[in-house]
Amino acid sequence: MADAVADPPRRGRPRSEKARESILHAAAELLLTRGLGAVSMDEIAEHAGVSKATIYRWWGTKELLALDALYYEWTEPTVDPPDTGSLRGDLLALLRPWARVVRTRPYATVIGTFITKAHTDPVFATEYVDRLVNPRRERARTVFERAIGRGELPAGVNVDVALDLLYGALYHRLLHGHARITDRFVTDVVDMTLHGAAGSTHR
Amino acid sequence: MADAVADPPRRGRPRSEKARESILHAAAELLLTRGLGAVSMDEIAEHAGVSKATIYRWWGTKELLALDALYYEWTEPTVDPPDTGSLRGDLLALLRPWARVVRTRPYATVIGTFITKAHTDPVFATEYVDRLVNPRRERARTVFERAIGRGELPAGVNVDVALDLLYGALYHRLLHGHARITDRFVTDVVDMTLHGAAGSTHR
Amino acid sequence: MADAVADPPRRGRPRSEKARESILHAAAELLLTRGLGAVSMDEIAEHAGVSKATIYRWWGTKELLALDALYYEWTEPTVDPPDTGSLRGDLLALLRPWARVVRTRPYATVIGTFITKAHTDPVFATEYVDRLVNPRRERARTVFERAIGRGELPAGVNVDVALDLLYGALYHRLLHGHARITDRFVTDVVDMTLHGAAGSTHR
Amino acid sequence: MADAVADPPRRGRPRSEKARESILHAAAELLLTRGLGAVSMDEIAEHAGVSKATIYRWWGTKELLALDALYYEWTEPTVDPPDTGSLRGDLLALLRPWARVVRTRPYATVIGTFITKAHTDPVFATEYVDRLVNPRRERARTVFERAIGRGELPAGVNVDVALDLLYGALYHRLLHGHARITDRFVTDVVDMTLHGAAGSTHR
DNA sequence: CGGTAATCGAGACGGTACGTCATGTCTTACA
DNA sequence: TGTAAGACATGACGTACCGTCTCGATTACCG
Repeated sequence: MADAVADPPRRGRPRSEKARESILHAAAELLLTRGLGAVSMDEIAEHAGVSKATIYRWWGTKELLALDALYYEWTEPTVDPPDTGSLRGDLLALLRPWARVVRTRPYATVIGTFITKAHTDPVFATEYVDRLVNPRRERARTVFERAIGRGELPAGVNVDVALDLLYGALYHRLLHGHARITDRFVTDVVDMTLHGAAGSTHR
Repeated sequence: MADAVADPPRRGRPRSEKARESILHAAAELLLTRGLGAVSMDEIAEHAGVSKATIYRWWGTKELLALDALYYEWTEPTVDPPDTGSLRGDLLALLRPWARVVRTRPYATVIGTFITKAHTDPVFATEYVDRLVNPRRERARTVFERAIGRGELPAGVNVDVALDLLYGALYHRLLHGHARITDRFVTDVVDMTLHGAAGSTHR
Repeated sequence: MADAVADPPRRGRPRSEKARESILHAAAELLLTRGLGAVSMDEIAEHAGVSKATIYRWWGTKELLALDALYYEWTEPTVDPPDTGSLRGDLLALLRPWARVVRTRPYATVIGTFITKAHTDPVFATEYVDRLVNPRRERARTVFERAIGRGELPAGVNVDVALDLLYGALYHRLLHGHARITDRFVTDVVDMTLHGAAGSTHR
Repeated sequence: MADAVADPPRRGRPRSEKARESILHAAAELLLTRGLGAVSMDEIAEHAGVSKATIYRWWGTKELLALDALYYEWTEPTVDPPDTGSLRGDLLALLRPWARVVRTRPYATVIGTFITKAHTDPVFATEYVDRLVNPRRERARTVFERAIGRGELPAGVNVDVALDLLYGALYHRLLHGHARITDRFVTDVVDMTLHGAAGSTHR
């Protein structure tokens, strides 16, 4: 990786780390309060105490800035998918913290904008998937593969569909907001995904 | 129904049905081609051969017009959820046409905008859920209740979670676009939702 | 005059005299309060308790309506130019009532619009001159010709220039509003026009 | 003068002088061709090769822009009121160039709009009087005071009324357009103002 | 007395300009 | 070279007004 190599000393004034942080912080704050569409770049610049040109020097569009801002804001406490000994335990350990973070702030508004943007701008789509979508999905995939290794699941199980069921159900409530994403709901989703509707009765 | 009562004769020039239809048609056409954000009201007005003021007289915002346009465009051929004799058959009969329609045109772009708007405007949220979300969800719920009546599922089954699994998975692929919504995928989602990951092996 | 001939009995519903009067009254009232540009036809129609179509049936444009409205509002008490025995007396008898009327209400705002409109619309220009400008100018001309007959002025006097001096000075203050049109000012204008600046000292 | 002091270096991108000039030029050109009411801001912007927002940044309303445009367009060659030795000569030297300029282009249309606007907007009224009306009036006043100093006129002469007679007559023909403002007319107006109708016979 | 014809109130409509706002670029001077 | 300040082009926004139109209801006369 280029980053690992010792950087050649840059010419001219170095980038202001203070500016970078205050931009990301101001952007995240405003975005999660009023949504991407209701916040202007001038406003973000003013809140960050920064010139608009400085923002555009480092982020090409408003959406890319928003993506970066959300990436640094939306950090879950867990680092590695913990090995609890069972697939069910691993999934709950993975998804419950996600649900808790998602409950604290209105992420859905911004994510809707991301989805829209991703469907009309391939560059943004790549960036969005690489930073916000795939990492979480891959950690869940690891958990499934570990379970297969344990013999909890047959090798032929369709992991992709299982992942879409799990994250699909969670995102569905997040985006459409027709019901809250309680810890109980996370448990129900995991159980029904693992054992099916027929095998998991209510209450 | 109040509508069945003879309408009192309207005063003034009646609303132009021709204008209404050409507006909705032009809006749907442009929306599904380029997405809500890339289409201007001036453009819709011009394509519809109509004044912009006429549009704003009947639809308060661009989003409400888009919702109405999509509502009339996105009509599935099926009228009643067909009774195929089994829950699995009923669900496939319901979801496969949905998947086919969704594949024909880029609905995802517009739905992303709807979700964003719904999270910042309660009036729009109600309208969106009432017209595009709930009707389909309720038809699927009917199918589940029929299965309980048949004894295919125990009475205590958590239908809400099952619905979120089914539609969640489909919407997930629709919105994030990480994989295509093939008929095979619909089958897999139905099977895994009914019998669980453990009970449904790949291939 | 065609109007003097006995009208052939009209077919259909006759024109509503009540509507005509309330339109002119409402128009005059609003015009003199806020000026032509700040009053809309919808507003006039509403104030008059009348449909907008009814207005446009009888007056082609907003300006023509305004002209008519002002014509009926701006009626001076005097009918014929009185013969006071001297040119000075006749002119004062003519111009002082004009000045008094003009002081009561803000005619200038509307007249400015008339002038602008007249310079871009020949039809309106004719109408404006025939109804609001020429009648007053011709009455003053009569007074001058009477004075020539009396021998007060030589026959070769340039009446047109004299009229422009008199009405020009009055309209100048009316339109530019840099000073009030007092009775004293009217007297000064008449005296200086008759005897010149050199022959009329201040105070 | 404050302007003579060295300006503190301005922050940010400096105002484009080129844009300012092309705006004023385009506005003057269009205004004098078709009148204020028939020219749109979009059109001015397009002709000037400039954004509409740039215009609104520097001029609050269309009328203020028009006033500025006319101010720079309507510049008379004479700088100081020339001293010809007699009041009559001075006035002719002052008014004949004015008449010539006024004949070349249709100023009347725009001035009518200014008058209307001035009667409903005090801020504009001040601006209008300060820039287009008073300067010319004050130069004529200087001429009159010089004549009093020479002993051509008695000290008690009412200069204000004389100015209203002179400019009133000229503006009257300009605005109402009932006759042309020939050089001969200017002479007649000056002579009748100085010596009165009785003292100046036609031809 | 019933038909014919013009008027009226109500209000929808096409067209056009308005003045505002936001994005992203550019141009200065300063650090 | 990076940054603050802020002017700029572009283009959509939603509003307002003008003058036209299309209805049903009204009010005269004419046969």
